[in-house]
Amino acid sequence: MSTTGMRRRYWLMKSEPEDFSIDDLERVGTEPWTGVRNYQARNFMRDGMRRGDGVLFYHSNCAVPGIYGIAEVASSAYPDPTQFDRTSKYFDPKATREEPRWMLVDVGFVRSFAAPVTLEAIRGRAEALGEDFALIRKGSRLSVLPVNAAQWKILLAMEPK
DNA sequence: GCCAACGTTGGC
DNA sequence: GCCAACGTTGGC
Repeated sequence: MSTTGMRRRYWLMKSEPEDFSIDDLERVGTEPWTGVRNYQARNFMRDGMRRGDGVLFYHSNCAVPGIYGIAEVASSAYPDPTQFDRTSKYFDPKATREEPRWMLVDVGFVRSFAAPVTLEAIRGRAEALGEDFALIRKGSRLSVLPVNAAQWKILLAMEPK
């Protein structure tokens, strides 16, 4: 075991700003990332994320899609409570408390950008970001995806000053 | 609002 | 296990 601790990992998490924006996160401070119903995205949260990991907060399905700020993983993974809630749109009749299907982490606000790193700008750096950057991979719709250290550095350097 | 791309469901 | 039908995502 390293005495310097485990290296942080980095992620990108999408949210529709009409549903939950970076400003909403700033207001509440920490938010359980409910509603992920894709197995690959779930697996990243359940198996990959650790408290303190960096998160790029991405706004999707809006006028200017892009990265609007930074957040961090604020808990380890635990069952998404909405899967058990009959009144929730995320209710899953096949999930049980003994065998939950959907896991989430809490996400904490770090800071918002003065202006977004737009999807358009990100596409412009596609070559530097590389083939394994799932955000701009053709057909990829993952709402939670890994970002490597080099990509994290590139994307943060793109923040408009 | 359109629609391409993708994931899931369920009949067979 | 195949695959058609359906639902969802998300850019435009």
